[in-house]
Amino acid sequence: MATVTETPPRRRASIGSRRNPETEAAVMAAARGLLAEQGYGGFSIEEVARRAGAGKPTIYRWWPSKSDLLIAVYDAEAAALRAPDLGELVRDLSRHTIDLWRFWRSGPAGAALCGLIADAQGSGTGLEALRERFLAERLAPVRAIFARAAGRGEIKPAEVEDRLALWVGFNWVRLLSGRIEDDAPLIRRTMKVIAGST
Amino acid sequence: MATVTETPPRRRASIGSRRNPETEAAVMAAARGLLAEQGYGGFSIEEVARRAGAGKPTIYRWWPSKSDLLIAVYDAEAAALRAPDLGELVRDLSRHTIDLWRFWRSGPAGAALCGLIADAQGSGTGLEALRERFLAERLAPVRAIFARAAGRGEIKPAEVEDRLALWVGFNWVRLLSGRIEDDAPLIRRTMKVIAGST
Amino acid sequence: MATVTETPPRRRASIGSRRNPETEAAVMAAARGLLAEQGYGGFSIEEVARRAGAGKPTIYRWWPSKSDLLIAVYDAEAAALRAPDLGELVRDLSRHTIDLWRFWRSGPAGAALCGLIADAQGSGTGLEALRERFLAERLAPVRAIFARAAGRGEIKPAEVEDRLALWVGFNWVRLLSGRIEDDAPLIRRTMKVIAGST
Amino acid sequence: MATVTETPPRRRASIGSRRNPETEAAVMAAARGLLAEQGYGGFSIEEVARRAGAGKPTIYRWWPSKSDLLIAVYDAEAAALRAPDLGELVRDLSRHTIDLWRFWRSGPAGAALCGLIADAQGSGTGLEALRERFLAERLAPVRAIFARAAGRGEIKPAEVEDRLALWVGFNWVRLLSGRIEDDAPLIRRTMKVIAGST
DNA sequence: CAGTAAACGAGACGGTACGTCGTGTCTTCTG
DNA sequence: CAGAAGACACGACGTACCGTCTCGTTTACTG
Repeated sequence: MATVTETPPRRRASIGSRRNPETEAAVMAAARGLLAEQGYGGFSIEEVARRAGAGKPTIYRWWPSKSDLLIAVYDAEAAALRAPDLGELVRDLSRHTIDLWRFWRSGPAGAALCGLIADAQGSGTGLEALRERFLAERLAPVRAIFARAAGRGEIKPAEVEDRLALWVGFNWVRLLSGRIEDDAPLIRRTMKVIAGST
Repeated sequence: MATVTETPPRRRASIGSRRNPETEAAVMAAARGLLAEQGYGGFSIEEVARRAGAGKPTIYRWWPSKSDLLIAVYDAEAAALRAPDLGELVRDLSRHTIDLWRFWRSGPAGAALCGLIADAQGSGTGLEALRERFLAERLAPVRAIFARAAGRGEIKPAEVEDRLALWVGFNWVRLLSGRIEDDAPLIRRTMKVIAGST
Repeated sequence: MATVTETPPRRRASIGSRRNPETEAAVMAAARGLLAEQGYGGFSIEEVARRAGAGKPTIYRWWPSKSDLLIAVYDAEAAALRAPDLGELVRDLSRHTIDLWRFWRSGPAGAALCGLIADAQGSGTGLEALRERFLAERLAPVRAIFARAAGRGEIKPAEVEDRLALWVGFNWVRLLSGRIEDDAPLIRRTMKVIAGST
Repeated sequence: MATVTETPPRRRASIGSRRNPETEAAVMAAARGLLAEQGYGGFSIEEVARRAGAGKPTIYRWWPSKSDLLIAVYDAEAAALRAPDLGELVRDLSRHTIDLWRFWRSGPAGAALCGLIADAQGSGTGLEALRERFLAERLAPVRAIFARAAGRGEIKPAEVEDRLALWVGFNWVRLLSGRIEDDAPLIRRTMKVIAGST
């Protein structure tokens, strides 16, 4: 019988007492691909490890919980999403929301956030991750949109957080119930309410 | 909170070719208790069956998926929650939101909804359950609040659904990120934005 | 929605305080068919009841254990198998064994006996059924073959049971290990040893 | 019978990327004990896992089917059974058969073989295991007895397999119908027939 | 330049839960 | 009162992941 010389994934050995960037990249790519292809339903550390050709302990070493890995995937993707500055609150929000939904639809990020939220409902550490490492950090660009609007006098400074929460909630409901198809008129109408424009 | 009347040792046989209400009650009580005590994290069909002294197949017969059982728990509890009619949108929304958060905090319903949403992120049937059997039905009382306000001229009829979605989103974010402690001022401020009152 | 009027199996009601022969026939036919088609592996009271359009309790009433039903199937079939009387032990045994293997291969009886034996290994009542209701009764025709041979002086009367046991064992091993394809030479050679012919 | 050294509370972790002999021993001991105490009727992978303090997947990893585990138990025990060489076929067979029945009675091996045969009647893989991994291998010592007899001229070489089959059948019938109590005269008489001695 | 330290893949481990199947008992309703 | 129907508690099935652990190997950094 002929022996198949099969070394496609090529073994990544250790490179000494420090994190191997190749491994990190392979894991991230596997996680990204899995989320993009199968959504959160097919996402498991086990499968990520298989795809990445990595050991589970290696994954747990660098991303101690599933939430950590999901956040990492989201963050890596989010670089592609820039908040606009069009000089007017409703236009900024509408533009950004449309972009955000497209961003969620077109890659692993939407599924990653779904998973992050789902995970938070059953683990404590997941909840902590969602609040402290996702909500607290990733809202900065949108908060800035509201802050600029406050600077222009469109809204009161004290209202920034309240209106921001409304914006987040609107997006979450659509994401979590699977309705983030493009719908500019809906988004625009809703942003007007959030912005408090007549 | 009511005390569960426990009768674990007694075996509930079949009562013929129809659903045994005692079994149904035992399963519901077990599910309720489990959610109230441990939240969605400790919720499993296996444990519900154990607590109820029921067979797993019995549970799967009547509640084919976890989502079905969660919805059943939520619905049973929701009878205790009545939407107010105070004659003014912001007051209605504020009152109802405060009541809703208390309702979520004080029993299994909050955990049930968390679970329902989490479940929807990984199964398809869960998503369908969330959309078709929860969202489509349980929002009727709040929709009625908005509809009455539209009748009074407080908002335009065409805006009902948009503002309703904002209200849902606000509540979901708070629930899913574990922040539904009582906060009347926050709620009141937010309801004003949703209602579009100056 | 149109209602499908589906009554193919036709409902057999009770015919009063006695066994309904239609039901018995339906159950027997279902058991027979199941064994013939799928072997013992696919045989379950549940499936028999489904096929027969009968209630499980009805089956348990008349055939209190799986073994009882298997024996009933075997007995019903065995009427088709007649022990020969060719005037010579080896010829009688060879002929009968060939017939028996064909009988086992061609209908549900082989699978039924397999099931009967398998069942006996895990239940006590099954073992009792095998010994007292199968072994004790169904060997009479073959015992008669040996007895006639003893009458003719081919073997000693005291050897009848010993040689009978050997014959049973030989057939069981072949049946239970799935090797009852036709093999007249093998059978004839073996029967000679059992008969003690030089 | 040896006493099982119980260490249930202690957790056996993995010892790296290879089979843990402690776990293997614990599973084997549990299977052995279960068969010896309750026979095949009480034998289930679930219960073995419980007794061994092992996870079910661990058992399935190393013994993919129930048959595999039963064979492993039988093989481990069978080391204690040596085929005699007394220089004469009937004496060899009688001695070995008496030993074999005692061996079956006094430990888990009898129940293991019962289970192996029962299992084969309903699964295909079980049948394959019985034929290829049990029958084909474990008969070697007895086949050697016959072969030696053929070497001495007691029987013809061509008869070895036929007579071996008779011996196997005799033992199976007694085992499967629960009649392996000591009965030296019966065994001796039967061995004479198998050996073809006058 | 040897020795140490840490990361790596691999994969086994004890678990928990999954959803399905079959068992034998029970009860009600129908004819 | 037999029979169909089917619910019921039980428990086993075989699978999927979980998160932890230990291995043996492979570097790179240290003294």
